[in-house]
Amino acid sequence: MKNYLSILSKVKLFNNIEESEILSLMTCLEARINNYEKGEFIFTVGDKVDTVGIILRGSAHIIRENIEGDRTIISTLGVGDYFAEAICCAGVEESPVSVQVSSDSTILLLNFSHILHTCHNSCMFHTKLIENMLYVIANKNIALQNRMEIISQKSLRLKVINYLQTLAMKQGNNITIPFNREEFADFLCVDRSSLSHELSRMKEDGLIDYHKSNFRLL
Amino acid sequence: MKNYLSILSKVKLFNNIEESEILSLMTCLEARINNYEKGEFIFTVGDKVDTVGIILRGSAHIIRENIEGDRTIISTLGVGDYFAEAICCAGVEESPVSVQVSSDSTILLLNFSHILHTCHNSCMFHTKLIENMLYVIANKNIALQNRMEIISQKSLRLKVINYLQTLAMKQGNNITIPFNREEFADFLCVDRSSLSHELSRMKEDGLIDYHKSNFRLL
DNA sequence: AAAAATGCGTGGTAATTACCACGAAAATTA
DNA sequence: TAATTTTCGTGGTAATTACCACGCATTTTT
Repeated sequence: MKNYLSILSKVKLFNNIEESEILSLMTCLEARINNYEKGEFIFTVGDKVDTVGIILRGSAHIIRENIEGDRTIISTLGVGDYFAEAICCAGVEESPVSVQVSSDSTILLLNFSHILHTCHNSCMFHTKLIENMLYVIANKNIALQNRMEIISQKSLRLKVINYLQTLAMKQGNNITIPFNREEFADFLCVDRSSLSHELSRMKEDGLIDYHKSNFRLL
Repeated sequence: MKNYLSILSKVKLFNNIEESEILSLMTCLEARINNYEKGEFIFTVGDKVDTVGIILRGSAHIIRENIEGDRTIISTLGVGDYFAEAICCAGVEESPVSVQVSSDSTILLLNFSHILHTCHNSCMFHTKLIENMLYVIANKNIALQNRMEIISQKSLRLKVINYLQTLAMKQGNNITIPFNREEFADFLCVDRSSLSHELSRMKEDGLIDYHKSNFRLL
């Protein structure tokens, strides 16, 4: 466990919690460290999930599957990322997603439902941890709502403008998007070449200017 | 305050908290009750928000506005609904939305950031309240992700199928959607008549059968 | 019961987008 | 530095969707 402290201390979930305190928290959280080989599933759709997972080594995909069994990757996780925190805190009975490691990985599993629903010796760390969790999930919430707002626009052009405008509020007129084209298209839920088409049309129409990932609203 | 206890006791945020306890909580939360006339804003984009609002009487809209000042209604709230809880818990400095009452309203405002960041006499209620908040936001999170998954499908047909399939998992083969056509279209972020068109095409193609809000996957 | 409002399907058309294929430029690797 | 891979724009076409207009059926109001 100690080997991974440097990772854990950077995780927002443990914000304002000393490294020594993190170690003692691990007991309350019934921490387990599991190794998985590339392709293994940590849990699958329908499982009851009551642990939060943190990636200590390797990487993983969050995956959805429909009735016919088609799988789509919802997101990709790396070292320091965590998963299942919302599932866990929402107390959902059946996970709507699976998590599969995409390379040999080491995963820290923390029994969060325990700390929420039973263990009430409430040391200072517990309180802090729950508050951190609230902070993390609330922020995810805001991010999800912002993205939803953008995706729900009815045309590609509006999606792009909407997104650039929200960035412009923070970055000013010279905007750098944190995506390459393909990632940008994925974020907007559109086809990459459709996005490229639309971007050049928007440039032609004098709405925007751009070069690679740098944009300017005109 | 007492007049509204019957409303508050049904609010998920106060789950497992006795009515008498709710009253004493109000002190910690620096509860204020404000009246607004139809059309008034409770707060606007850019405001620093550190209170959670609960509607005791009337109704409100959550509104976004872009740089040009165009406004769109994101959601509609009624008695017992609350707002700004994620903004508050996420500690965002500038609210991305405005809240405007759509009829004469009475709003309960609770200083949640205070209970999170300063007030640490941590009575049992505090802990319970924070846990409830975590539960509420986590569930909202899951709902947002589920909806995102559906909206991000690249064709209307896939959106419909995806949505019906998730409902089918819970309701079995005879599905009742909680929307009329217009609401359904809004939920999927598509045009109402486009949805109607696609639905009849899907019926024609033998994919689904439906009548009003009752659907069946074939 | 009549009148008004709402909900919903449908036709038709223009606009938008997905999809495929390709090549040039840039970045990465050997 | 050459070879390979990745990134991205573009043309073209088919499919999808938005948009407008209208009418019928149902519900609500008066």
